[in-house]
Amino acid sequence: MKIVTWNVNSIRARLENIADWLRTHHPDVVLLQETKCQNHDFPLEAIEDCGYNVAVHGQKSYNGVAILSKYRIEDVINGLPPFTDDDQARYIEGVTNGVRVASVYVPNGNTVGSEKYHYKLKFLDHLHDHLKATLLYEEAFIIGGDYNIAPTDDDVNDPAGWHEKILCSTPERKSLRAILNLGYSDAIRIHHQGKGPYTWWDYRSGSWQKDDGLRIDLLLLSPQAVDRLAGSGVDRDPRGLEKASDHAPTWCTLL
DNA sequence: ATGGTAGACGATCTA
Repeated sequence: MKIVTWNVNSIRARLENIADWLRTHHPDVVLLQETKCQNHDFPLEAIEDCGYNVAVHGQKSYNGVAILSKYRIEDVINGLPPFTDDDQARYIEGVTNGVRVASVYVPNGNTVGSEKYHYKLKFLDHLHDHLKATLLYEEAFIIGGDYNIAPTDDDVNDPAGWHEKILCSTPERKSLRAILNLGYSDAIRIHHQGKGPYTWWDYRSGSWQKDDGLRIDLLLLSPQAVDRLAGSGVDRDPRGLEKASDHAPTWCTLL
């Protein structure tokens, strides 16, 4: 069972790229972030034609998350419990093919110390509490998403340039580590040590051409999911295409 | 160069 997380930076602007990728790789589950449209504007039929059921939690212009699955998607939760009335659409959870999955779009935070930064840290606290509670179910649970945090300097091509900047500041990294310390595992780091792989390259300054990337898109696995983990990786290829998202799809496979 | 590029949306905001 292959599960993917991908920040697509607008589902409508990326529809051709995404549909091509789905038809080539046919993953079982795809956790999308930054769909950037209201539910009634989501290109439902085009995705269904690729062979997927869809659960969406969108809003106008910004954010927006979705779950695509070849299997039925049940027990869907829109919004991060218990703050499911948050006006920013950043979390969706459901159960598919016996696996609990979630797609999370953690706030970017703008700059360290800003109002948006404090909102980011608060969101991470809420995420921590929800993932702590859900761990008690003792299920295979995978939380894929754009965490907007590079866990360590190994996840950054240019750590000096990003030192204590947004995505790399110590408080953000501590918040992420607190979630991992609950008992969740960063799937990529089970199979890949050392520098990289990266998942995001800024559109600006030729970051892609210089491979000046960061690994901020993660798949966090409950112990029961790790028991079934077979492999993981990042598919860099879509980042090099015309009309690419600035993020690459990150995947793992379960036995 | 407090720059650079992309998307939504229709002037800026977000990333």
